[in-house]
Order: sequence, then structure tokens, then C-alpha cells
Amino acid sequence: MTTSKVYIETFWQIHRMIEEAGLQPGDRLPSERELADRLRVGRSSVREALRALELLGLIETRRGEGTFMKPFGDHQLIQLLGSFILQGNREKRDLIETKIFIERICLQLACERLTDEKLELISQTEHTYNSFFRRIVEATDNYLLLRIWLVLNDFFEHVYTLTLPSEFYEQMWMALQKRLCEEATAIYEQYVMQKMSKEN
Amino acid sequence: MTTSKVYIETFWQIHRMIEEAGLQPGDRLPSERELADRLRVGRSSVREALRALELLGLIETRRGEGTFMKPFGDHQLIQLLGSFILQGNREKRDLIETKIFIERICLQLACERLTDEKLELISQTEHTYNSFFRRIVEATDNYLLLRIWLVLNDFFEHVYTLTLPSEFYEQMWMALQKRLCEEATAIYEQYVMQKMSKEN
DNA sequence: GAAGTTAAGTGGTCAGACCAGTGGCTGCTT
DNA sequence: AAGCAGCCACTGGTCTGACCACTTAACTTC
Repeated sequence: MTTSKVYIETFWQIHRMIEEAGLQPGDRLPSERELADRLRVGRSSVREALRALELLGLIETRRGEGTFMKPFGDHQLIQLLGSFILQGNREKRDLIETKIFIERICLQLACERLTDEKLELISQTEHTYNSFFRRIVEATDNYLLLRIWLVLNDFFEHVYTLTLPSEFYEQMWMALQKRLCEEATAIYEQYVMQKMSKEN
Repeated sequence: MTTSKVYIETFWQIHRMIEEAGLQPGDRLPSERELADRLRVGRSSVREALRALELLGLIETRRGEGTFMKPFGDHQLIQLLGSFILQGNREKRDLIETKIFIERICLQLACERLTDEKLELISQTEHTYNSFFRRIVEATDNYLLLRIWLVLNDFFEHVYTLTLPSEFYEQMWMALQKRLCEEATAIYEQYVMQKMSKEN
């Protein structure tokens, strides 16, 4: 066979290289020429692989300086996705539905595991949906859920902007403070789900 | 300034070209050489732009034939994103916890939306956990949830192999057939969650 | 010591070459 | 006329070498 394309192979090799070297955000990768040399491929193949990594938001290239690891979170990919893929109603429905389910899980988990420190943090967080709910998801103490939520939220931002009255944040905080999980869920359903279902 | 990179410009130009020409899935794009000629850029820049479009799932390249529009829907992007999101410090606990939550959601959704066709499909599916539950997730009719579950399951397989007695599959199918959502959830909790919590 | 200059290294881009598939055309055989 | 084999033009895939624009650091000069 050997029909697998070089730039795909190269993509995964660079990816593995990053993992094995344990590169952190800000760290520098070898230069394109060195990568091409080390991996025994042409520089153009290395570049095509790097483009993919760049699009995924893992790396960032600075002309004259080099290629650097990027902090997780700012994937410009999501922006592109928004304009390309989330056009259909079906995709939007899936997105909203999934986001709501994940958020309800997170809310419940957070309520159970909320520490006093995290509670204090939430009280100091500005009253925008993204900031506020991010704190909640962080309070679940489940990194995987956080990552999933971050991506869903990025997608979501390209479809809607959710603004809620300040009562929502106040009531939610009260419920969380008292660890009333059912009440917190009820508030979520009352404010968020109602608003979302209207939009559809 | 005019420092914007050529391959980015090219990316948008090709995108506009696709829109203006009203290209449909299956249609062919101009060859790389012709694009380079028409847009007055080098072929390598065209290729880097095409790689981005390919990653977004908009086009597909076939050696010897050309570049073609791809049908919407199979955005492998989400798949790719998923595998990147879920890498790194994926704690076993986080993984199992998240997977269980997602599966409970899917089970409930599937139970509500199960069509007779899907039910028939499930009955014909082999009694392994992956095959069986994949059918259930597919029955949710939510593509995004399916993607998330597939990735979670991929990682889970590296940690653990879940084998359940045939009673599980029989009882679950009975519950689904009668659309008894609570009972299905109860069966899930009885067999799967119990087994998982033991392992931890 | 500070300012300016130079050189090496890096990503960005291009042109040209060759390879490896694909598909259509031609011309031969039957 | 039908079918087949072979040729050839075209496509994406890859490599190379060359230049440009830019950054950094070492070096020179004052």
C-alpha cells in the first residue's frame, strides 16, 4: 500500500514529537528545515502538516522567530467552523441540545463538589453567562468535562449570545451556596432552557 | 501592512470562488495548477489553502482525478478536535465519570426517540458493549453526541474492556422496546455503573 | 558603555522538476 | 462493429533550491 500521504504521516509524527518532548505553551518547536531533515521529508510536506496543527490551534508561527506551542483554547478553527458548518438547523439543534445536557450534568456535579473557595470565586465572577458558567464547570473538578464544555461553548458563541437577567446569577448563587442541587437545576431550566427553546 | 499571508488570502479566495460558482457536493474544483495560475500565487500556497479546506471537511482530493466538493455532514474536524481535546492529562476518573454521564444522557434520549427501524437494528447487533451502545447513541439522532461518545469510547478502550452478561443486553432491549426510560436507566446503573465503580 | 551594523537563522513564497495514479483517446485485433 | 491494449495528457503528491521579509544576537564603531 504505502499510499498514506506524507503530510499526514508528518502531521502525526510532529504531534508525537510534541507529546514525547512534553512541550508546553510558549515552547519552541524545531525549525521547518530541521523538522524536514529529521523526519526525512521535504519542507513543503512539513509545512502542510504544520498548517493543520496551526488550524487546530496547537501551534503558532512567527515569521523570523519560529514555531511555538500555543495555549489551549484559542482555536481559530472554531471560528471557521462557525461560518462553514453550523449553517444547518440540524447542526444547531444538536449543538444546543448537547450543550444543555452537558451543562445540567456540570451544574449537578458542581453543586455536589463545590468547595468554599470555588464558591467565593463564583461570587466574584462577572455576571456574563460564559464567565459564570465556566466557573461552575471548573467546580466539577473534571478536566474532561471542562474541555468538552469549552469547545461546545465556542461553537455556541457563533450561533447565539445568551444574556440573562441578574436575578439568574443571584438565584443561582444562592442555590449553590446552600448546595441545593435540585433548585439550581430548576433555575437553570427556568432561565436558560426556556430562553433557548424560544429561539428555536 | 499587507503582511497577511498568501495562503490565508488564497483560502478565502477559493472559498469565495466555490460560493460564487455554486459548487455542489461531488463537483470538481479547478486543478491546483490552474488555481495557482488564476490567483497569481504559487502552487504550494494553493496547496496549503486546500489543506485547510480539506481539514474543514469541505473538499476531498483524489490523486490523478482532482479536487472535489465533499458532502456536508462528515466533518472529520470534530473528530480531530475531539482527539486533541481529550489528550493530555486525561485522568482515568474523569474519563469514566464523563463517559457514564454521556451514556446516561444518550440512553434517555434514545429511549424517547427510538424508531422501530432503529430498534430492529439494535436487536440485530452483536452483544458486545461497544457495538450495542453505539446503536443506542446513534438512535439519539444527535450527531454531536455520537462524536463525543466515539472519542470517549476510543480512550476508554485503552483503559478497560467491558464485558457484560447477556442478561444485560436482553433486559435492555426489552426496556427499550417498551420505551421504559427509567427502567433502561436502572438497568444501566445496575450493570455498568456497578461494574465500573468496583474497578476503581 | 551605547548606538549602529552585520550575519545567521526563521517562516513565507515561488518555480521547476519528477513520481504515481486516472481517464480518455487511438489504433489495432478479432 | 465490438473489444482490447497501449499511449498520453492531466491530476494530485513530493522534493529541491532559490529568494524574500523579518528577528535576533553578536560584532563593530564611536
